[in-house]
Amino acid sequence: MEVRRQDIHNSDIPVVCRACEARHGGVCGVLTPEQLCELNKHSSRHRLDSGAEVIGQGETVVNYSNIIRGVVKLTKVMADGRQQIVGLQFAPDFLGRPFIEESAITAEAATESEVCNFPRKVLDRLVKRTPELEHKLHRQALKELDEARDWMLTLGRKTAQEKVASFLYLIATHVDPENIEITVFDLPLSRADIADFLGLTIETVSRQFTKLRKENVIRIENNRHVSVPDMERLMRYAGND
Amino acid sequence: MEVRRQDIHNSDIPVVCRACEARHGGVCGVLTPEQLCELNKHSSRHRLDSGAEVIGQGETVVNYSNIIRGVVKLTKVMADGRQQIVGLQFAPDFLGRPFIEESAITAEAATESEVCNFPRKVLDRLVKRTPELEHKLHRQALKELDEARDWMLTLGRKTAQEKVASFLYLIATHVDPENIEITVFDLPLSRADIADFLGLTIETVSRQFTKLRKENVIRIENNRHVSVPDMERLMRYAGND
DNA sequence: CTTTTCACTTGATCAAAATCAAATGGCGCG
DNA sequence: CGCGCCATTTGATTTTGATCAAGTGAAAAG
Repeated sequence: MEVRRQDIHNSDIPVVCRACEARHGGVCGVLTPEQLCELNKHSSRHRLDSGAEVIGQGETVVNYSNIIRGVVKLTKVMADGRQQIVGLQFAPDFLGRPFIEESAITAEAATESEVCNFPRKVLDRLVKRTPELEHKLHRQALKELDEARDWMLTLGRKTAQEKVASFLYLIATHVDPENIEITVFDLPLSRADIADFLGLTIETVSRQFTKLRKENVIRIENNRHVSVPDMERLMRYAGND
Repeated sequence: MEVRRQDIHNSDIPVVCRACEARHGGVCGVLTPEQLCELNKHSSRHRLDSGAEVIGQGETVVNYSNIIRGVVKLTKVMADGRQQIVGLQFAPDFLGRPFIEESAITAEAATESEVCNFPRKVLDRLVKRTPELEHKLHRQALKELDEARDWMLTLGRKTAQEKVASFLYLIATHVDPENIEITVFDLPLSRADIADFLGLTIETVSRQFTKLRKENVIRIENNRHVSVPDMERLMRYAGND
């Protein structure tokens, strides 16, 4: 389902932005051509290897980003090394926590990714004079809050099997920005990352994958490639009746 | 530490608002006297018994609220009845999820409380023409998101003991709107609610309370009244080094 | 004053997931 | 091709917290 481009004066828009896959769904979509030009002057696209850190827990935030392609994981670590993924962001999500100096989380690429960085200060300035932009960011924050709360139910009350099924369902409904639900996909996370997302160990995650495979809820090839013959059935396994 | 009232034309402000404990910290604080009057025309204060429901999961949102006094819990339930508290809100928090029709969560008073209700439509209209108001709501959403993510780490990676200690620390730092940290307080939640907040059973919560008491981390009277002789020590038990 | 009720505690046992320990199976590389 | 490296799986055992089952104690009701 292709989204139609609606720009009246496409020529006013920076070249890189014109071709940007993330522009219409992301925060840039609410900017005027002039604002887009201003932001673009200070922005730069970067390719990130899987595992590359965007920002670390406790670091000073100097940049925000838009995710152009790929999946970024947001993690929190305890002093003794225990780790929890507290969010997964997909293109064309905005990446950043407005209005604070120090990042409370680590953000790193879960898959090979591409992001567009721009200085915190430039966007903060833009937000102040563009209510539409703040509205967009507000909506994204609320979406992330809804997702975080959904996940709290999963972390607090679901069994290991339900957690793994919930994760698979989440991925099926989020990996492809074009489609809301797909039945064949590649997992953007390793078993270790999945464990950190679900509050489990990698062994438990692996055993639940095996169990779901043996019960024909999913099919797996090469550890990463998954297909779901019956999405309703997966949802039931996830505890979402 | 009393906050100084800064109104220039106090007489322009509705009488109920003038005396309102929540006004300066809450969303109303960013409104002009005229806007406050408009909102006040449609708003009404209500006392809520402990357990009273503000809105139910799946219901249509017709009102937003400000919490004047008390603690409100936000819960999610699964089809089979398993339940998870996904947020606790304290005075003078705003209560509501802007921009959606149907509530994804249940909100109910955890303690005897007082709220100020106003129609969703009136505030939504006000938000559209008041960037300051949207900014305030945006900040609150981000605060709640930070809290939700902190809690995800607790739910996913902490032991029962650390969870209970984390809960006690959270309460010590949130029950009193005037003070950021107090050492003697009443628990606003029953053991059952604490269990639903921590993703544990009431038996496990009870056992951990007993253990913390025996190790002199806390003192308990009448099940609800808690004192913390050494807050640093409690923090260490909570795993926040 | 006694009884009932309800929230909480305590105890015994069980089960789910963690931990410890190997085995397997690609995949890149000399 | 064979080797070593990782990620993943599988197996055996242990641990943590859940479940099942009584107790306790304080406050409300009779």
